[in-house]
Amino acid sequence: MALRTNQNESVELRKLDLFAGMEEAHFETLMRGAYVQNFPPAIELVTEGEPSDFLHVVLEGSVELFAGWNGRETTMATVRPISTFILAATVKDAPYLMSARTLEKSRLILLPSSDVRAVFDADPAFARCVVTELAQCYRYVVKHSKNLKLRTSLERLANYLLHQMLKSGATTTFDLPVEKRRLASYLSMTPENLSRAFKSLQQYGVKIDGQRVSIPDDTDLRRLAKPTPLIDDPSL
Amino acid sequence: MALRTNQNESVELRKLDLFAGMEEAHFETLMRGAYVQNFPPAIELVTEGEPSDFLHVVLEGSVELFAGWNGRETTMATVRPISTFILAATVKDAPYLMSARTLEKSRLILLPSSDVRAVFDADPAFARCVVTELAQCYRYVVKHSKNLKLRTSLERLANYLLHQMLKSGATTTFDLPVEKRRLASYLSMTPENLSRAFKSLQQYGVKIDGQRVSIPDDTDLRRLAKPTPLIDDPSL
DNA sequence: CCAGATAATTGACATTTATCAATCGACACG
DNA sequence: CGTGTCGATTGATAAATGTCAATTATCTGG
Repeated sequence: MALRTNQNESVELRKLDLFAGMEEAHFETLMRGAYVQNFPPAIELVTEGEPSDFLHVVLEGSVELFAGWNGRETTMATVRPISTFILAATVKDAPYLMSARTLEKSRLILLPSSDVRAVFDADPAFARCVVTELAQCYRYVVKHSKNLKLRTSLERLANYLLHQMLKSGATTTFDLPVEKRRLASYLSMTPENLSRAFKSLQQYGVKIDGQRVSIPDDTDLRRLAKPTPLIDDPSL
Repeated sequence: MALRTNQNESVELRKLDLFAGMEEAHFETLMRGAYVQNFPPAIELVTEGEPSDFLHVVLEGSVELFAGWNGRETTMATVRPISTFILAATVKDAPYLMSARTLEKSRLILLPSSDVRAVFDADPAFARCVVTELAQCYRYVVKHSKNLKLRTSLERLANYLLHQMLKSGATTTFDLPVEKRRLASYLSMTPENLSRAFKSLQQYGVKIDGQRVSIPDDTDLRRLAKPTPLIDDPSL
């Protein structure tokens, strides 16, 4: 059921980097046209090739960005709260290059693309934020590309695990945040190959049990993965 | 030898989409800090990891964007006149994620990144252009990524050839614009593999002689390549 | 025009990755 | 509490891609 944004949700949104610093009046303009919606899992929110009518913001849950060609499909990214997706299509008023589906029960806000473009032109602070967010997205994809082109699948998995370990507070044990088949697709490998890659990583000190990964000592894994900020640091 | 921009070069630059519509005073601010420079081939202009002091604009020649890791190297893109590169790093004031080198004798203009950011904040029209350019770059990398993840190397080569054919005016014969080893790297394959891929494409009506490619009838090649605007159309 | 350097090609082989089929296991639903 | 569905795993095999070495072709500078 689609609903206009309420007070709470507006406050939530205001915290987003993207909306920081902009004039209240402009923010309200955006909110007036915005819709909040709850979605069940596995709903296709956006289909590649379609016109980009809305900028989407994930408030709760998680959304998978994916793309297909010739019967094949690949995961490009997972979007978690609170972030936007398909900002580039909105800015350029061009068709989506990726599709999006909910991975779980999720709560989104949809901002009409035309409003976003109008406010962009009217509010320099918002313009600054949009450009920063876009630059961030660009650099994310460049890093993903470097990861794919410069590393073997085993190296990609090793770096992914180190990255997840860091994200979950540098503990020795953590859960994979996505299904293995989606992780495989994201890392550009088959589920079978991922399964074998996990086995290979055992000799580097990685223990895996279902979704649970534990890395008591990451020395050997780091030696294999050779992480570098220029690929693996999301803050760069 | 570095030189300030002269009148002719300013006029040249003004034509760039990026600088269209901005106030003359702001444009002149940018030009005042700008340097024009000629470079011989194979000069490394920018090294990944370094701070992004300048926005680069290619006026003549061509520049290769590449990245390395653990002794490996891969070509990410080739930049031809007239376009900018590393805009994202400039905007974010973050380190370069890619290195750049001249492929041939080239003429560039360097704009101090701090000037670009300052003018961005002062000139809404420029801000609009920067954001559009960035969105374009983002979508370019997304398409490159989809290309890599969804297609085999043979399919990538087939689509590359169709694309080049279109760019050179849809004639049946054209020259490869880059060395084969760079093309191989761009398409994420080894030179040996590329060489064999060209041979495989003979049965799809592709003739190759050195740099010269001729495709008298692209019916079979198109059937193999299955080009789609969502990966292969640079205007989207 | 020649000599050296660099790029491209080729063949043999190794490695990586994908595919197919079967099985196992977890989980949701009636 | 089965039972069916779906994801994960495993083994066997095939296909794609990479590596190494040798050769040929092409380019470049004197």
